[in-house]
Amino acid sequence: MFIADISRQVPAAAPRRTKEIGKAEPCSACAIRHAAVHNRVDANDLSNLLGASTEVVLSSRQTLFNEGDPGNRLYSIRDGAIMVYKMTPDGRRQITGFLFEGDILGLISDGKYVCSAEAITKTSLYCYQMPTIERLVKGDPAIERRLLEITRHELVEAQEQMLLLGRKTAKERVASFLLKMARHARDRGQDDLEISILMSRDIIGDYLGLTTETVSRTLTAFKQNGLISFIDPHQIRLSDPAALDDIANGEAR
Amino acid sequence: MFIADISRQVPAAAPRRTKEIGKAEPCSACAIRHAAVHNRVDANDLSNLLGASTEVVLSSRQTLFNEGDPGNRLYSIRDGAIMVYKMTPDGRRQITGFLFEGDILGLISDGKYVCSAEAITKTSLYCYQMPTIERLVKGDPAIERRLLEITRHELVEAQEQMLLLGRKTAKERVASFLLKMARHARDRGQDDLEISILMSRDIIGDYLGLTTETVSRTLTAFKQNGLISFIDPHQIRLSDPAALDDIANGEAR
DNA sequence: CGTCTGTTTGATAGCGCTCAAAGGGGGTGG
DNA sequence: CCACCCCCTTTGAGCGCTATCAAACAGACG
Repeated sequence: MFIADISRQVPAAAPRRTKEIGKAEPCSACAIRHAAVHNRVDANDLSNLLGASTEVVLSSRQTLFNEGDPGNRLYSIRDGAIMVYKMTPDGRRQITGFLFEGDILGLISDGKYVCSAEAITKTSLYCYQMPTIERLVKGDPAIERRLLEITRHELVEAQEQMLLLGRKTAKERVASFLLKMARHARDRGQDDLEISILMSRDIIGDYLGLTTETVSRTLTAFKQNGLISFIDPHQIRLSDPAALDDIANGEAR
Repeated sequence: MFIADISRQVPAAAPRRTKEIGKAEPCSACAIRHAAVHNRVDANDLSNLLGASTEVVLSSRQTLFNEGDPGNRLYSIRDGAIMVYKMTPDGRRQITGFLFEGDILGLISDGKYVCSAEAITKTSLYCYQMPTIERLVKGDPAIERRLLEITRHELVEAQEQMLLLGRKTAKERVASFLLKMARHARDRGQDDLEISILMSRDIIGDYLGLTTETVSRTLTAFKQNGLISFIDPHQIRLSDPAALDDIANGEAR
């Protein structure tokens, strides 16, 4: 969920044009995400600014790149959903963000991808080689400005997530997540009271710093309190968004 | 710890030239931090790029601005240390970053500061008005590039902190913190085995998502295991940095 | 010398994790 | 078309880490 280090010239890694990338595709980068609101209408949209690119298609659960892989590509999502994450050596995972249509990924530091990226659903992406990006940036200052906007937005979200991970209870985290998903749906012109959750419980858990079981139990508790109801495990109706908002901000009790 | 939204024109708030700002100075912004390594030698340092400014001095524990305050200023630290944080309505605090000499602060979103900022020690800062920044940016693309670099670096750090807050144990968090402080000292050409910790235990706790007591207990445990020793509560000698590193990354057990 | 703030230490409790197993839905093969 | 399997979700039981509550300790300052 971040921006490539365009000011660093990275030795070009073997350029590949695979349409389907293998499971542990050894190339890494993190993610730059567009402000979702902007994706739809912004004429400054990066995919417009950047122009031509090759295309990559990932099936669900396929890895785009891993943390630490040499990174020299930037991707923007044409369709689908990606998660970016970091792991401890013993396998604990922290998902640092979800990326959707129009979002950009490829956060690089010291020539390496900062996070791993994996498809949540079947996803197609535009792929940009770093030298190309640099050339384009030199020719059009609007691109750099846009990258700064995106990166700043990412950072704002990260600050909020740090508050959640460091200080919120399980109930507060799950309520915050539901509301974030609702906002995301609304920003895309979809229903924000009956939302579809693409990710599994354990992905939600790894995003919120909780376990699968705690996520599930918390959702059940919300259901029993009449705050939400399930159409199915991945279709949730927010019956009382105001109450959820109070919980999310620790104003319930 | 972030960058001002320079692409948004914010209505200029009453400009003040106080040399000493009052406790709850109603103006807000977050923080842009320089990569510490760069601060010393980088000719592209923002304080050089930005040129003239007014100066502000804060005594220890004074607030520079609060989250949500209308923000139209950027600060760079001339000397001292600042912490930036977010709070829940009921008073739980999450510190999202520490800023030192050469670092920049003033992360603004929607015209408001994203975090609160408070001095840890007596601190003097350079203050830049937003319209000035925008004018300068238009005249020199290097500034925008530098801002992007700084913001990207902030985001990389935030990702790492999310892993810590979401998935690491208390021991791992404290060990990570000690090593980060050691790196910070080394980057500034200071001793990295006998480090001075400016912040109190409860500030460390609020940075690591722990309580004062847990921080204290964990440090005591490290001392008893021969990993560290105290000159005094704020001067710590790292006797076994390699072991600390293993602990920080969950490779101990 | 007393007060105040910050640190350490102690005792206890609770939230969320771990381990375990039982549902439930969709896909595949017989 | 049904049966089986697999994966995901839910539910249950018990424990451990860290928070909470409380008090002693230590250094700084007036």
